[in-house]
Amino acid sequence: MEERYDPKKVEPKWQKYWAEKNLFKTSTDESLKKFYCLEMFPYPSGKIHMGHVRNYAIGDVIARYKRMRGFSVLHPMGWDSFGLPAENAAIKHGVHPSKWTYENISYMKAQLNKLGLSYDWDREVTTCSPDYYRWNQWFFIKMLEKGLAYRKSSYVNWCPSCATVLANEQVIDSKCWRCDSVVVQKQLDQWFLRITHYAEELLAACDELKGWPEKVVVMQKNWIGKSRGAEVVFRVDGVDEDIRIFTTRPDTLFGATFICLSPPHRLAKRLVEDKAELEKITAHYGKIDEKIGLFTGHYAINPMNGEKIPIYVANFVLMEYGTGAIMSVPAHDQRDFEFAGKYGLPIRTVIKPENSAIAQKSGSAEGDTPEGSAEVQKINSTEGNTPPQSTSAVADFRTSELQSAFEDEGVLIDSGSFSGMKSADAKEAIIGYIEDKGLGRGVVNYKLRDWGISRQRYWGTPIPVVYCERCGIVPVPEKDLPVILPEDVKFTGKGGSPLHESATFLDVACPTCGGKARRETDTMDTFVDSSWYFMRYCIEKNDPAIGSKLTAKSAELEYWMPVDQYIGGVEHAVLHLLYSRFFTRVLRDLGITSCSEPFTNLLTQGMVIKDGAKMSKSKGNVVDPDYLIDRYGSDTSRLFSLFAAPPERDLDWSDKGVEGAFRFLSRLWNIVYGNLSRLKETGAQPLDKQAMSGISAAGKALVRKTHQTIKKVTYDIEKEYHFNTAIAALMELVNEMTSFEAKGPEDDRILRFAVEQALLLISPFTPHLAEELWSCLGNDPCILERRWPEWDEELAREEEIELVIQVNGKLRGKTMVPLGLSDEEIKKLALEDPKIKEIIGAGNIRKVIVVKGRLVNIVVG
RNA sequence: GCCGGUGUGGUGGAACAGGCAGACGCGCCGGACUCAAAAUCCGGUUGGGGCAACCCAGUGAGAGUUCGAUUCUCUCCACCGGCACCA
Repeated sequence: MEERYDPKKVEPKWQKYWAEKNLFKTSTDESLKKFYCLEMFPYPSGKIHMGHVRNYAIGDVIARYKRMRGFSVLHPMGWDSFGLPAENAAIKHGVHPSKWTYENISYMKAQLNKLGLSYDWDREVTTCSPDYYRWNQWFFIKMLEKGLAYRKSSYVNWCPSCATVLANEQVIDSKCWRCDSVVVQKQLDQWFLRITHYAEELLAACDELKGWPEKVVVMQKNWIGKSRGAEVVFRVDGVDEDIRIFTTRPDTLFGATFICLSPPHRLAKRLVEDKAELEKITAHYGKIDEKIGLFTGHYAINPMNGEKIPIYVANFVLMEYGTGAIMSVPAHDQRDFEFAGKYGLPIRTVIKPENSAIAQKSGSAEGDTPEGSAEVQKINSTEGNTPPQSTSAVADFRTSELQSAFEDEGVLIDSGSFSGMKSADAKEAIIGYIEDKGLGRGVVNYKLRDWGISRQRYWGTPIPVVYCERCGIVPVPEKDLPVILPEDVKFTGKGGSPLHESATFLDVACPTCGGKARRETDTMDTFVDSSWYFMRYCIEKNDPAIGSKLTAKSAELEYWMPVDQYIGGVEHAVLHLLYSRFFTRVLRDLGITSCSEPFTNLLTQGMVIKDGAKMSKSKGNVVDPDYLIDRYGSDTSRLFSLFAAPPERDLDWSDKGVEGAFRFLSRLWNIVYGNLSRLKETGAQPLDKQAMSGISAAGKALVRKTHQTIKKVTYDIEKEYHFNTAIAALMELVNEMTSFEAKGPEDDRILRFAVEQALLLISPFTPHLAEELWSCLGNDPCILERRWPEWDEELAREEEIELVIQVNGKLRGKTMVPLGLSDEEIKKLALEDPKIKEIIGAGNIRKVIVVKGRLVNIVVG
């Protein structure tokens, strides 16, 4: 046993061997069932971090496991390589973003290979390569043709520090997701993708995402934010204008006592005389400080009752949601209530609680015991649905001394012919009424807004349009794609895109009239790149027929899509994952794929935590994967990151835990090398049931444990990918092998069987070690091409079980019993147990419950 | 505020689908080996009580359903995450 476990010898050897054998090449055997396993591709920031190691270790186990189960597996990797850090590096260090990016890619690729990840590099995707981004441009032009891409001037989120526009999804707490600067609103001409066209479909299909974490589905639903309501037209008194408002509470229309316009609303400018005052309000637009308003001096007519109500401009009304104008019902909306209080506007109650008495009581019942309020409920329900009307209760709801708005639904009062209706019915009835009279209509609104993709940045996909002095916006013809990002630019960091400096890029002849034109200098949001990269992987990197395969249906895309298992961080719950669902539908409607939903199963892995915080450079609590691999090897690094926690949970880093993982692998290594000559001599013979007769009890036990482990590891991987418990089971088996003393050739055979099964089972987790030990036993290498082991239910079964005896649910005894006793026999055994007899004593046995193979519970009264 | 998640030893985490709570790992304690240490190996390790066989308590708190609850139901508490002027 001279040979010690030294990953530095083992790991490079096998990495080289696999590469030479081209072992990770994607199978083209389309008769096999396919499995597309994908991990979110990294941004090439320089070096991989522990989060990557964890993410890719999870994916690699799945990919290797599925392959051993006989699937044809697609397991690719690539680089999300456009983005701001490259440009910042250019400004700071004077390196061209391209050089910086490709150097990082090459370093990180070597790191991934050192981890022994089973990627097919013939499908590598690099988004900053013209071969890739030309398709961004092609899709964009198709979307332009279909009206799914458009240009409009709008208020946008502007990060002053990054000097660029941000998507709503990139604004977190009014701050830039990248640099934390406070985002301001700025009016700009921008390109948008019409994701709202798919709002309803994206929402409805959320319910089909059975393989996604509930949490992510809920986040997507909330983000899309569907609400039903009505659009109602209010005439402006004395001015030939209409104000369209959106409300989800048409049942409160009679309670509207004023109107609020968003500051950018067209009519705000038209109706307000004092422009300086309007400016003040506009300055506070989009800020969450105080709510301020400005009376326009004009009135609107409530179409329901003809009443004249004042029109205000208010900073809190969003232009982007609904119509940019709201009706205010202070009695039934807390925000309106506060606004009305501040500006002395009337409050009119038009909804009362369905059961005023309850409201009164529960209002005063604060601090009551749960029993107390249950009683109130009970009394009310026995009273039926016509409780005595408390006149004072109604009066309370009408006074102007309300403490807060009553926001619940209820029964309409003071609402003309609709009085007495319940809110739900009244909504329908009022919508019907306004539709009949042409005063408005029922509508559905979404929080989801179109995706602004223009970025005033260099390192991204050029948006393929030109601006012609005569023809206006002209898309670049397909034959002229790709529009190549020029390299001859300067990085000053002085704001504005460096593309403005590139004359060769900027000046162009109009494709339509040949006249003078200027190229679009904005580039695309990098989230465009990642919205379809999973489809690009389906076709080999250098496939010459790529053009026909990405513009129409291809066998490759039809075979591989959708992704069967997607793995990545939860931080993309609404950004990348929603955009990808949108893009997949666009490509479907362009006839490129028949797939609507890109990711069948999604696993969102937890963060890597150390000392109570997420590992990050700024916190100074990072563990460098290079160091870890150098010290313990990749197998140990992979094993620990899979063992310390189930994949979806946060992983608490522990240096000691890593050592534990290394110790475990060393023990397995020592079992093989410590018994190598005998294990080799005995050879790999099948160990079936016939061979089992006449072997030692210890041998039988080890065979049993081996079969049990195969079963457990298989179950744990199949069900929820609980690798931590799978590894624990393997540790148990190794512990049992360690204490197993082989006393003859029969036992050697058994040990060899156990070892080989363990190596097959552990190979997806620690492929180098498995491969090394597998081949040193004299087996052919490439364990990945072996079949996953199967267990024999009969050999896995225990011969005896430990019967637990309970009395009144409390554990009172245990006894070994043979398998397969009848309930009656078990009952008898338990009742005859002297200790149990004593405990029961003179008690009266009321009932005996037998749970097969587990326990018996004696109920004594 | 709304939505979602989590809560188990000293610690990371186990416990099929209501049936022995604490698998496996880490740490700690004891032992072997060693002049000694490290490494390795063996044993122990929820708390309290008892010489002991055993007994009592115990999965954030409180109730409920059940022969039996970490698991199901309700209320509450704490922490984490997401959204947040969306009319």
